[in-house]
Amino acid sequence: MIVLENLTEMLKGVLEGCVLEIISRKETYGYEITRRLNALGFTDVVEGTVYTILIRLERNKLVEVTKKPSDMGPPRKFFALNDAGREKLRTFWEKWTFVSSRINELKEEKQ
Amino acid sequence: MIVLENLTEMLKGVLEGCVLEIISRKETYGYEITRRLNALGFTDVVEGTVYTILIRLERNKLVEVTKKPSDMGPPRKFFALNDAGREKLRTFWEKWTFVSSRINELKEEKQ
DNA sequence: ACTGGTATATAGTATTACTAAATAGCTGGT
DNA sequence: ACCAGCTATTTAGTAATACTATATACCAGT
Repeated sequence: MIVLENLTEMLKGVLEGCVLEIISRKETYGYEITRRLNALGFTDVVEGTVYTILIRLERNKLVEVTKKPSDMGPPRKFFALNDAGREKLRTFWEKWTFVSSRINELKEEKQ
Repeated sequence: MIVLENLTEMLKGVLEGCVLEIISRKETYGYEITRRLNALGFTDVVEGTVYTILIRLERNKLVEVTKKPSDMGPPRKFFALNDAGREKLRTFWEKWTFVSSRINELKEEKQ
């Protein structure tokens, strides 16, 4: 697998959407979300980045938070989307579809 | 055509690549690049945004600049990619292909 | 006691696109 | 002569977002 570095700028504006999508699948927590993103291919994404996104989601009232004990370490903060979060996710994919199709159009265009 | 607003954050990290691609097709200038992006669907992109990108490209020595008179108004600053610019464009598309495929993978994944 | 994996939090930084305004050349209409 | 409108560039300041780096803490195995 090709490993690309310094994806930072390209991830701006899409990482939050990816986190929303991951949360929408099942209630989950920061550390697990980070591992999921790493497994997806975004190997450089670290916990700190995900936690700031989660705090933002909470501040913007897009998620419900539940603290649960863990056998493996300290308590986990589980996140689940609420209605506003699901709506935000929907518009995220709408924007993504639009933007990515335009960019691919530019890329594929006859020279 | 659906018009989406507030694409700002999603354009971060890709707008520069789009500008590089547009310049790679033919020598061109800021105002024309802006119109090209608007026509592509990025209707909210304004000159100011493109000029800051062009200045950055110049500072990073990715382009060659030529000033030419115009019948339609003030002189135009034409931009052309140099070798470093073409290499930057190549890695941009490599990153784009990687990131967009991962995101689509996340999107399409069986629920 | 120590290491390593699990788990969260946060202060500070860099990058990037946008806002908003100024400047200037050219054309056509009044 | 004046003005509006399109063409064309420049730049100071702002907002948003991901990253760096570090601190804290729980638990298991050695």
